Amino acid sequence: MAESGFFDKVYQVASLIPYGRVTSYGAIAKYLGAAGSARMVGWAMNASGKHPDVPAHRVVNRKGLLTGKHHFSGTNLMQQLLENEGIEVIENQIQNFDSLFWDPMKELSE
DNA sequence: AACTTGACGTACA
DNA sequence: TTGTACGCCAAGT
Repeated sequence: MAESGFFDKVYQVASLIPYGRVTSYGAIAKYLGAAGSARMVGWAMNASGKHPDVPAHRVVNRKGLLTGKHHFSGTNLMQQLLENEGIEVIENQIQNFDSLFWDPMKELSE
């Protein structure tokens, strides 16, 4: 892995999120060894506009809530993208989030 | 140069 | 159990 920095790592992991799966900021931060710095992950995602390969819509907070949907174009684009992958989203809340949760530390650490 | 805000999460009261 | 406070680090103002 070519880890250039914390932000780059976030982009790496985020781009590895499988189709129809989601993860949380804290999970990524924790995987990077920066547990507690979940905000940095969110900030990195904010700059994801420079990284088209980073599906930021698959990254939500630990509640499975689409907190950042407002940052996407329009108002429900993020939800539309998730539903397009077969993820059920109601009121910005991912349904069955526990089953759809993709833990990088658990999946990539194998 | 300093203060405030921010796609979060955990700890404490 | 719910609510409030604080910590992380960077960028914007």
